[in-house]
Amino acid sequence: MFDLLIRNILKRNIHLTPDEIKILQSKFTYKHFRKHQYILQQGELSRVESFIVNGLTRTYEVDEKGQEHILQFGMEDWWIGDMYSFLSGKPSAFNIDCLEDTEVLQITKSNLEQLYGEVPKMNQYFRLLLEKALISTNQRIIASLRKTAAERYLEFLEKYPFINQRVSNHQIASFLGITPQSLSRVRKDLSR
Amino acid sequence: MFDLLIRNILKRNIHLTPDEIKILQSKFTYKHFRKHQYILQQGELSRVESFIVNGLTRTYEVDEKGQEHILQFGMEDWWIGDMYSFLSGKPSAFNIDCLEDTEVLQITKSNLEQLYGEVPKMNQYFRLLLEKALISTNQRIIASLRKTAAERYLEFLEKYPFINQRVSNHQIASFLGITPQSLSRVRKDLSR
DNA sequence: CGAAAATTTGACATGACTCAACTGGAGTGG
DNA sequence: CCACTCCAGTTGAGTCATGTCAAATTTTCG
Repeated sequence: MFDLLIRNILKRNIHLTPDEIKILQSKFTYKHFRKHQYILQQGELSRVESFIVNGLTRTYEVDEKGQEHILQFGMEDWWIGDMYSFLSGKPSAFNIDCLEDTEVLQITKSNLEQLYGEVPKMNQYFRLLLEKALISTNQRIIASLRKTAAERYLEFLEKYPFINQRVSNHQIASFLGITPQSLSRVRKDLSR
Repeated sequence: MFDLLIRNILKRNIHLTPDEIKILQSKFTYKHFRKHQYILQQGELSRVESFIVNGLTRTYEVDEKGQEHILQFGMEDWWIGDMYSFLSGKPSAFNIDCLEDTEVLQITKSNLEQLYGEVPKMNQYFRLLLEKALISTNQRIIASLRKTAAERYLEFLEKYPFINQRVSNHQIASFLGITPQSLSRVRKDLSR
């Protein structure tokens, strides 16, 4: 069950001893969510960060008009959570729900802090994860500044071909920041 | 000269011994840039990350149509750089130039790696920095998905009042992803 | 002061949105 | 196995926010 996580750590050239792996394992809780279940709901405190072992999730916000805006999808081998709420202890603005049955390994803030204390290398691991995440969010910001809906859609297809096959166009539109109708028209234009 | 950086580290509850501070200092190079000088140019390799001691910078991209899109401003007590290029060793898509005379402390990739090796706490420091940066970029993505130009402008004013006073509206428009004309109209509407 | 840059304004174009209707599966129950 | 509903996706018509291009005005600064 921890295989995927341990391999994910190893991929970043962080080598854990058997003892460290034992410590690591002791800090996480395994959970299984069914399709449509919520991992986090708007207004709650996000007490855990989750590593997806398999499945598919979406992290989204609902605005005053009831519109959903997807911040990110999450799939196996990815981390998800609302870091703002997790770190600040303030209520989350996001919902995270499961688009498929999803298994996760979750760690609480205090367990994570213990883990940092007992296995300092994990600071490095999360630093590397965060670097990658920050690069990708920065690219998304640049894309939102300069690209049309059609360009952003093509970029999405290129970047997340696997996700495209697993979610509805409705969801993709919400991720791209356009309406499903607009996405439909974009797709029609592109298909020519 | 290192005061600000050391205080920045301390602010995150990372306590360095005098020896560690010495090591830290040995890894950085001080540089002074004049207004309008470039710290990084599109196509170059970004070999350093820079901590701004004082001054003001902008990190921006120029698209095919010659439009500039500002990814971020940087001011004293902030880090700037193109992490993608820095980490991957690939050419940068960004320019970083100085909107005011700017003093920075720069660290190369190999020095940073040495620093991580000699002062492992620095992993934690950069992890904390990255967490904060990621939260803020995520908020910006959500804002770009759901907010109008006027709302994004107000949010900008609230979040960066100090920067607003130091840069032209032209720059702010480019940061918000709108034209200077639109910003001018937004400001006119808001002033009523 | 005078040139260059920044900002504002006007007229018009356009990309994306809204609202509403229609289409075509997928699933359900009789 | 058919009729029915439900939902995602598509299409159409009109609207709105923002963009484009050009010109006028104001500010900045040598």
